[in-house]
Amino acid sequence: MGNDEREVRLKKIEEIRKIGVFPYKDRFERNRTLLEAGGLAVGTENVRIAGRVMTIRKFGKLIFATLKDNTGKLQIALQAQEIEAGLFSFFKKYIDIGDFVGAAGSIFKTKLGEVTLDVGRFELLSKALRPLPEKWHGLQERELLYRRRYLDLCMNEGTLEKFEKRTRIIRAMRDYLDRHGFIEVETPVLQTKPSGAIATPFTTHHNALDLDLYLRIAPETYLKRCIAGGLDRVYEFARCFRNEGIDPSHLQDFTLLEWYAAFWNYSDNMKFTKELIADVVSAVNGKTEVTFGEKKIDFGGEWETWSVRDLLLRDAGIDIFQVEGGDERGLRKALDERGIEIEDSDKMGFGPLVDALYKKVSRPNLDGPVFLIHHPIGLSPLSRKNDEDARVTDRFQVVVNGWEIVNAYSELVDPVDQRERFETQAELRRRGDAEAMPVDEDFLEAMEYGMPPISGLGLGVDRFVALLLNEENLRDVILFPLMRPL
RNA sequence: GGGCCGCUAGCUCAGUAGGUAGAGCAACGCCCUUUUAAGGCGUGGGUCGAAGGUUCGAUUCCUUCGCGGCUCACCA
Repeated sequence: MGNDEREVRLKKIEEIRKIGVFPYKDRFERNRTLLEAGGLAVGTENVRIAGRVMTIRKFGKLIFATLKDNTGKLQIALQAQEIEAGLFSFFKKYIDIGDFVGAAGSIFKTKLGEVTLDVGRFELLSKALRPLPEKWHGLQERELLYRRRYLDLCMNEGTLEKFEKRTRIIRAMRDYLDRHGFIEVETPVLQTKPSGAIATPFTTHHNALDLDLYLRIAPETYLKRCIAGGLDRVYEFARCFRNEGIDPSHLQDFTLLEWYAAFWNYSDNMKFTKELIADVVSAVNGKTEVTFGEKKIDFGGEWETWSVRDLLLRDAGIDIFQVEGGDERGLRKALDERGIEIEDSDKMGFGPLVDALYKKVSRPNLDGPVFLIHHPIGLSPLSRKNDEDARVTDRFQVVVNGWEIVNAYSELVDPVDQRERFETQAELRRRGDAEAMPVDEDFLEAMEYGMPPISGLGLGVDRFVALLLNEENLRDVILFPLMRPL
């Protein structure tokens, strides 16, 4: 008979229309959410609720069903003798799991004590064509969770709460910044020069202007222009795009929160960052400690601070500023002597080699939160040189669980120095490094008009959220991760 | 991109030392006024991810491909 559920339901819709009922209503007047209705006293009348039918249990002249809305679930009961004529058999014949219905009636308690709506009238609000996933296990397959997130959200306990929590985290960050005199701005996603980070951009084309454009890899240079214009404290939740590999801790599009404050240096920003994070964590979690897998990570109290140099001295036994010749050749020799292998190390300059070494020997072991400061200058084309030691920049990162959550520095505002750094990058780019930055004349010009001292920061929102949600894969904190089409 | 693993009914999963497949839920029919994983009786539903190969015979073995996950490398 019914060999295809979809066909069966399409036929039901036809029949429903034939008897003069429209299967897709435009509205329903509720006076209670399901959560509210579940808290009402027995005997309360004129309760009007709506929701999705999740389960149905039929007995000849009695039907129980469970409705669900975004506040919770409520059982409804239809009794053949008490409900309006015709409605009982309509429900029995035409209502399926997955349909949306509105119902009106009074509250009673079943023999087993469950608060239930005794339905006097109901309306089909929207008919579903496909069956919902199985009621005990919900949807399990990872691929289906991502491709059909709506089913994950409505079937799997905790998914909805997870995404609501993501929103609360972001709101808590926004609140904190607003309370501290920052204003939120929006800067271009389509840019003519990819800038503000070292990464491979996506390219696209504007037809009307016949112009090749890049999707931004960071909002940085535009936010600094804002500061140049006198917006002393700005931030943006910036969706950024990087045309690189996808893995559990990297997405091709991700949300980067950046903020910039005039007259701050990186040290002011470290203090502010630590306070913001501790505040957000306790606002959302009720305490500063987060459980991540087996680890307990506490964002309260003091955070350890390591310079890149000291950290590598500890973890690799190499003083990066005492290697022979003070350049990449000397560093490579030191690595060889200690048997530390780094792929393609012969193609790297000093800065990238230091970075590769750090990622190999140190970062995976940093559960954090840890401040990592004073990165070598070649790694940070937009950050300010340290006044005491020109080999390093006034930069810091926050590392948690081996993930770089935050990257920040005292911004470079010296246009002459900036031009030199751009030219170094441009040279790398000419030699085929797709990640190196091109010279950004427009940004340089803005800098030449004058910028105050600035400290700016980027925070990986998806990673931060993942930490607070105890999820290891960033795709699990994104509603609709990119999937290859089938 | 490399390595490993997975893909069987709408969903969750069994299974076949190679003889063209099963269960539960969902669906369809019947019985049933207190269930909440309702129950009972009955029925239908699958190109076993795709294509080639080996074989008398492939869902099972081999190869290639697709989609996904984990992992290594690279990037936040």
